Amino acid sequence: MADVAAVAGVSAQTVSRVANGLNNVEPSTKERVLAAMSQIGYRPNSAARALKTGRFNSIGVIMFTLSTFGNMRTLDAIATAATQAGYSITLIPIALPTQGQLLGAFTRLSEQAVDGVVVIVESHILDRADISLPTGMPVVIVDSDADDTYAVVDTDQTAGARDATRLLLDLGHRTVWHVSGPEASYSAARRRDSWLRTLTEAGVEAPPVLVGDWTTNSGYQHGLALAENRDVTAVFAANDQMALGLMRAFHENDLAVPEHISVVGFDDMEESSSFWPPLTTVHQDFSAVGRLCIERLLTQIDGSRPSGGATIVPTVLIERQSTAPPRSI
Amino acid sequence: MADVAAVAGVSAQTVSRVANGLNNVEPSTKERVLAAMSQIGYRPNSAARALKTGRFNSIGVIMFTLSTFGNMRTLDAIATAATQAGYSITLIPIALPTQGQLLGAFTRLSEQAVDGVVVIVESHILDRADISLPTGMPVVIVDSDADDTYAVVDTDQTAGARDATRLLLDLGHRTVWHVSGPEASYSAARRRDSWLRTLTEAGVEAPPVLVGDWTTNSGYQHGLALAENRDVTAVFAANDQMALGLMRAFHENDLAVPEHISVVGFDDMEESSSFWPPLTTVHQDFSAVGRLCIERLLTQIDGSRPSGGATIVPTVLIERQSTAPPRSI
DNA sequence: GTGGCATTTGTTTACGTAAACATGCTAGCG
DNA sequence: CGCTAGCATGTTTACGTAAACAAATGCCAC
Repeated sequence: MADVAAVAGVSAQTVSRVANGLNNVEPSTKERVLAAMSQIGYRPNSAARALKTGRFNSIGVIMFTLSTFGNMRTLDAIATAATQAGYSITLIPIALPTQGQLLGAFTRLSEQAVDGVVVIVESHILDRADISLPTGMPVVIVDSDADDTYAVVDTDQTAGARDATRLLLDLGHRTVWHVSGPEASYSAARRRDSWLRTLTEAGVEAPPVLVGDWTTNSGYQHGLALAENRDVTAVFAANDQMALGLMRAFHENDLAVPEHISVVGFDDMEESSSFWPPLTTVHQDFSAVGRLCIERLLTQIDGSRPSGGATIVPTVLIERQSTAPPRSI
Repeated sequence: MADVAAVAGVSAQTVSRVANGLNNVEPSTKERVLAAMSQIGYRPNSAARALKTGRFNSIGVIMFTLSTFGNMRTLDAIATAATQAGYSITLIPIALPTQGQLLGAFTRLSEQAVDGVVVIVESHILDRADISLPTGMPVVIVDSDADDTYAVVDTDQTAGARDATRLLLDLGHRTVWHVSGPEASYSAARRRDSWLRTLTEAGVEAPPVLVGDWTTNSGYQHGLALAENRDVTAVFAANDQMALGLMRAFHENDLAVPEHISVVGFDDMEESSSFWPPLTTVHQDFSAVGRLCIERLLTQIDGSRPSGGATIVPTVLIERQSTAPPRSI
C-alpha cells in the first residue's frame, strides 16, 4: 500500500480510502491511485484488514458430512447466498458427530476468521449445554431441536411427513409403514413422529417403525423384509434414497410399484423423477433454507441481536407414479 | 494476550511461545501461562497471526457448482484431507462457468486468506492464458486439460471409458452408443474420445455422439430417442445420472435392461447399486482425488516448487446387472 | 474582507502477533 | 574462582490496514 501511495504521490490513507470506495476522494486523485494500484499489482491484505476492523467477511459452516443429498444442497445454497452478500464460506467438516468432535470444530472455528457460524449437524449432540461457542458469536442451526436459545432454520418436516402419510391413507391404504432415518437425527425423529400422529389421528394402528440410516442399502434391507409381508401396501420412507432401496427390493421380489405397493419418499432429489417408477416424494426447498440461514446470520452479525427461534420452510408434496390405490379396491 | 501475560506474570512473548508450543519454556511457567489462558478465555487472533506470519492455514476451493455428484464427493474428500493437515477450507462458488466469473473468483480469493487454491471447474475456460492467478499462489486443478503449467489431479477418464466400452464389445454387442457430458467439460471430452478410440481400434463403426448435460433428464431425452431405434443394444453413458435417465426411458418403452439393451454408467454413485436394475458402472475414487489434491498443494505450499504435471487416479469397472450379451446371441 | 463551514488530504496511532535481538541467570570447565 | 556456553525470558519492532484526528484548501454569507 505504501508503494502505491508513493507512486500515486498521495498518502497511504488516501489509498485506503480508494480501496474501500469510501469518503469523498477527488476523481482525479482516485484515478491516479487506481492507476498506481494496477501498475504495482496491489492486492489488499485481508489479514491486516481483518485485524484492524475485526470483521472477516467469512462465515463458518460446520457439517458432519457432505455425503447426504440434503446437506449438500443446503451447503450449495448457503455458499451462493453468502457469496452474494460478500461473504466467503469456511468449511469445517467433522469426522464423527460426537460431542468432542463438535467442540473441536467450534474451537477451531473460533480461531479461524469467521463472523458467524452455521451448524448443519443433524444430531442430538447439540442438546448438551456444554458446547462453549465463543460468546457473542452469531449462530444459526439447521435441522435441530427448536431450542429458542439459537436461531434455527429448518424445513417443515412435520407438514411434509403428514402430507405424505395422508396421501397414502386418502388413496385407501389400510395403514402406512415407515422406514425412518437414524435415531440420532432430529429430522428423522420429526418425520417419524408426524407420521405416527397422522396415523393415530386417522384412527389407524401404526405398524412398527423400521429404522434405517438414510442409505439406499438400509432401505433395501428393510424392503426385503417388507416384501415377505403381503399385508404391506404402502410405505413412507424418510428420504428418497431409502425409497429407492425399497423399490429395488420390491422389484427383486416381483412386487410392482405402485400396483402392489405404494412408496413415498422425502427430499425430492434430482434423480427421483427418473427412478422406476418416478417417485412420489416430499419436495424440500433447500435453496430457501440456505438463503434464510444467511439472512438470519447476517441479521445477527449486523445487529448483534441474539434472535432465537425457528424459521420454517414449507414443503410441497410431489405426486409421481410410485403411488396408487391398494389393489383390493 | 497482554492480559494473559499480566495474569501469568510473564511477557507477551512467553505467552506467544506457549501458544505455539515453541522453544523451551520452563514447565512451571508454561503451566502458569496455560492457567491464565483458560482463566481469561484467551483465543488466538488468527488475523493478527496471519498478518505476522503470512500463513493462513486455509485452502481455497473454486467450484462451478456443488450440485454434481462428483464435485461434491471431491470436495468432501478435499475438506477431510485438509482438516487433517490442519488447514481449513474456504469455498468460492461461481454462479456461471464463464471467464469473468472465474476471474472474479480468483480476485476474491486472492483477497481472501488462503495459502493455495484447488480449482474444480470442469470447463475449457481455464484454457485462456489471461487468468491472472496471483503470482506464486500454489494451485492444483481437478479435471482439466493436462497443462504442464499447473499441477493437475484427475481420474483416469480414458481407462475408465475404455473399460466400459470394451466390456460391452466383449459381451458381443455390435457397437456401443454413447451419451456424453456437455461439450465444455474436459472429462466429458476425454470419456467421449476414449470411447471413440476404443470402437475404432476394435474396427467398429461409431454411432453419432448424443450430447447430454449430466442430468438425468438429458439421459431420459436421449433414451426416448434411442428407444425408437431397435438396432441399439448397448449404451455407455458418461455418468450414472444420465444412465438412470436412459433406463427410465427404456422402461417406459418396454425395453428391458439388460435383456434388450445394456447400459453402463460412470461415477458409481452410492445409489447406482440400487437402481433397477443395479447399474454396471465405472467407479471413481473421489477420496483419492481429494487426498492427492491436498497432498500436492501442500507440497507446493511448503516447498514453493511449482510442480506441474498430472496425477492420475485409476478407475475400477463395477459389473452389476445392467449389462448382458445382446439378445440375438 | 473575514469568519465559518465543507471538502479533500495528510499524520498519527493501534489492532494482536511473532521474529529478531537483548538480557540475565545457571552450570560446567579449566 | 572466573570465564563462557547455553538456556529461559524480556524488549523492541514490524506485519498492512483503517479509525481518529489534524491540516489545508476553497467557497459562501454576512
